[in-house]
Amino acid sequence: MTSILMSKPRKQPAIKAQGTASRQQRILETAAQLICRNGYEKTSMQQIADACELTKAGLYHHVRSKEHLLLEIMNYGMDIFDEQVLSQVASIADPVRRLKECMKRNILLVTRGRDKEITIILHEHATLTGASRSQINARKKHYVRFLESSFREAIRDGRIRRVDPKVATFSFLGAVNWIYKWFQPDGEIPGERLAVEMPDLFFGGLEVRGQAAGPESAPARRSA
Amino acid sequence: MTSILMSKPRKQPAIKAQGTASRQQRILETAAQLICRNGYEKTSMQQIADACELTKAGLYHHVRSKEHLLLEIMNYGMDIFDEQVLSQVASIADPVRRLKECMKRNILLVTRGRDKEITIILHEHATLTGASRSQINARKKHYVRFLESSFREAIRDGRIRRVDPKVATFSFLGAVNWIYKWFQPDGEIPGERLAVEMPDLFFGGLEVRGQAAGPESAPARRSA
Amino acid sequence: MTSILMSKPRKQPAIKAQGTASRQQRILETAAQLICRNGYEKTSMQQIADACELTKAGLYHHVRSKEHLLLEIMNYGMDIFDEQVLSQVASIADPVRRLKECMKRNILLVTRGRDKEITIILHEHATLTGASRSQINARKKHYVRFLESSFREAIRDGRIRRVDPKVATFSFLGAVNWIYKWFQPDGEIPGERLAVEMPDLFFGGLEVRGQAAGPESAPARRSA
Amino acid sequence: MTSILMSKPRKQPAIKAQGTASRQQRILETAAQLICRNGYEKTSMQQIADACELTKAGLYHHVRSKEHLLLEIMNYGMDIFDEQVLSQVASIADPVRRLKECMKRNILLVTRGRDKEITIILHEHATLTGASRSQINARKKHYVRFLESSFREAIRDGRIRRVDPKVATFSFLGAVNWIYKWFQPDGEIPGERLAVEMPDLFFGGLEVRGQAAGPESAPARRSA
DNA sequence: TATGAATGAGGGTTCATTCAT
DNA sequence: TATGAATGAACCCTCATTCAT
Repeated sequence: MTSILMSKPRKQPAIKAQGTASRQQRILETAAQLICRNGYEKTSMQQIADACELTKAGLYHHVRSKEHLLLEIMNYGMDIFDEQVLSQVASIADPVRRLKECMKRNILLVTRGRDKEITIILHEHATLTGASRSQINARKKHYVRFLESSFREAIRDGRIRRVDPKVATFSFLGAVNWIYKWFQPDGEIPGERLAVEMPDLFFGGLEVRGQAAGPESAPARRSA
Repeated sequence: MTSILMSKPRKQPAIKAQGTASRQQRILETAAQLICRNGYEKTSMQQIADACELTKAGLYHHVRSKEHLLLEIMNYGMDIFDEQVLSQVASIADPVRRLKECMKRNILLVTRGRDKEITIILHEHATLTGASRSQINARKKHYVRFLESSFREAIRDGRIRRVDPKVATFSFLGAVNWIYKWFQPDGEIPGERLAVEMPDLFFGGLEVRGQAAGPESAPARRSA
Repeated sequence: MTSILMSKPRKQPAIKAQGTASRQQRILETAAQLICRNGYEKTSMQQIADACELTKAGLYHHVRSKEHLLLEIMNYGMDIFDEQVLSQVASIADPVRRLKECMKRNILLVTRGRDKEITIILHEHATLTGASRSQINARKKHYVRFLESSFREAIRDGRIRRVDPKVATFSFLGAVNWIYKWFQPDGEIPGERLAVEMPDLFFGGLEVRGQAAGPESAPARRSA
Repeated sequence: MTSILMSKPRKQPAIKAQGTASRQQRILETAAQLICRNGYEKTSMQQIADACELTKAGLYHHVRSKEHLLLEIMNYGMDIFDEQVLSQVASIADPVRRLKECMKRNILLVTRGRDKEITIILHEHATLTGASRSQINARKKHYVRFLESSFREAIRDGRIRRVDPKVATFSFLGAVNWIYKWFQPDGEIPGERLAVEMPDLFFGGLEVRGQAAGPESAPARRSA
């Protein structure tokens, strides 16, 4: 099961300390910041260059093209994700605990608000084209398959109801990935609380146990 | 409770029959199609004009500006949403049935794939600025409050567990609104099935009832 | 034989009167002037726009792209050439007279110095790429085939020595097309004299000895 | 008469053996290859540096500037030309034999296809500016004067008709120098054949009728 | 209503060249 | 010699928008 994971362990596993970060990395992070705030199309290479304290031509010394910069940002974000989420939970034997922990870490990553690359991956899902897009999609699909097979495993073990693993996976992803659209760091709900309550809600369900629900909740009874 | 709803019933409540549609409406829908496919920034007024079989200058007789066009598209989408989802379920007395039916209709609206305006509202959530943005945000917030108060009602009635209504609302919205990013009309999961299984999964929960889950499922036991 | 010619008679057959010329035409000619003087690569769209008393964006209202502008210039030049050279001599029955007249007209066209498009066709022979290049090459090849078949005809009729028609064609073309590289309007040799002496020189040696040629071969007799 | 020639015998008279070539020479030849293929303006210093397996900055240790590099290439090409054409025929006493041999060698040089510098001299005739241009033009003019005085000599001796020596010179040059625009190494006409037939064609008609020419004018007799 | 023409601003990108190391 | 980094200038091109007709 672990063999599914981490197909592409990448160069420098996401150490973002300002001091030790390479020039490349600092450019990536600066660009990510801007693109995250304004969107890819609305962020100009001029703005990125300015933020990096470089001229436009100087920026091009480090970056092949704007699109390739986005690709690098996304790959960088994927590295961070793989390191902080996937590789941390892959070895958990119990599939339910694995999924819950995965959701929790995913939420924390998104709500912590550093690592804008993650947000960019989520929002600019249709911005890349061609080979770059395929590359990122492959890495995303990797995560989807990890979740799906974990759900399948949990079902097989009788740990969760017999739901469609795909529907479960995309519900999971939707709840988690949508967060960047509404979450506010200083808002009512702190990220840490969300990281506890959302998995609880998602896996525990909403309806009260034992009690007969309306006729539309028939499927739930199946597993009773 | 219904009083919350439909604060702004708008001009022509979303009848999209080709023949009867006004010029305005046809432009809106054509533009929505393009913007949905290529994104707001990557869609030029030229492309929109071409698709409408107008010259660029001709288009400007019907549209105040590109940004205002987006605003109109979003308001139009909101009208459709209000009409096909909110107003259809607002009168359901049972809050759980109301929420389930709401989710179902929302999913059907997104997966049916007509009404690209809906997708645009979801994706371009940060494209508008200033007053236009506020206006749309108000209508979105309207939906959020509707869900939240329904969840609260359900909890008060003891119909669902005592979860945070906000967390429930955003989990609901995430699962549903994320669909446009992965759903394929000809894919494995038809929209109709998704509209049944996702609410079941969301409200019924995943974990098997009655059975002692691992220590990490403590919250679930709370409500047992 | 005439059927070989003028495969593509084009829209407005090269009337260049300043007053009646369309906007398109004036832009073409202005651009041709600049490109002829400075070369295609060294001429910027800005310069062309300035010379047309337009902004760069205004210029792009009339022109698809810089490369397409070059294509149009070349096609325009080809139109002029077809009209002023090919179509004027195609009907001459005697192949030698036909070729001599053709060379004469070609020389006059090049030395007259108006119609910079001709020079551009000659110099920028490898600037266009892809389909545009093929298109122009086809029109050039048309001329080559016309010459070659005329030479072949002259040989068959015993009017000139049995030389390789291809070598004759390219010698002809070289002598004539090279002119733009050295000719100076105010130089020692006026264009009109060149248009007389070069054909004489070129054909004087090709015609069969001793035998009375037509009246157009008068210069050859001088040395008999 | 030989005194006209070879005013500037240059450093290493064009030995291009890969092994013995100096660094300078190899850079010149590599750059020439690229410029010949893509044109001066379309060839970047980056491309040249890459082809030389140097960095851009490294290249600048060997080359003063891009324009000066072109100047060096052209001078190098002129050296080759002087060595392989001019200096080989300058001592031929008979002016007609001298000119024919000159044309033959010139054609062979162009068609052999090595020595791209020659092609560059021909094509980029207007690329250099200022002093560099004057320098190359002087060397070109040297060749022109050599041809012109040879023609004059031939006329004075009664070896050819009384044509304008300038017109003869430029016809000669046109026929020969145009070759690079159409010649294909694997085409219908091999370079060796061209080197025989073109002089025959060109001179065959210039020589005085009836009178016995030298043995090299054999082809002309064929048609007598 | 409609349009051809025009534009200011800015887009991403490339270039020959320099210089501290 | 060599190089990585940097730059000013210029490149072609696109955009949303306006306006006389």
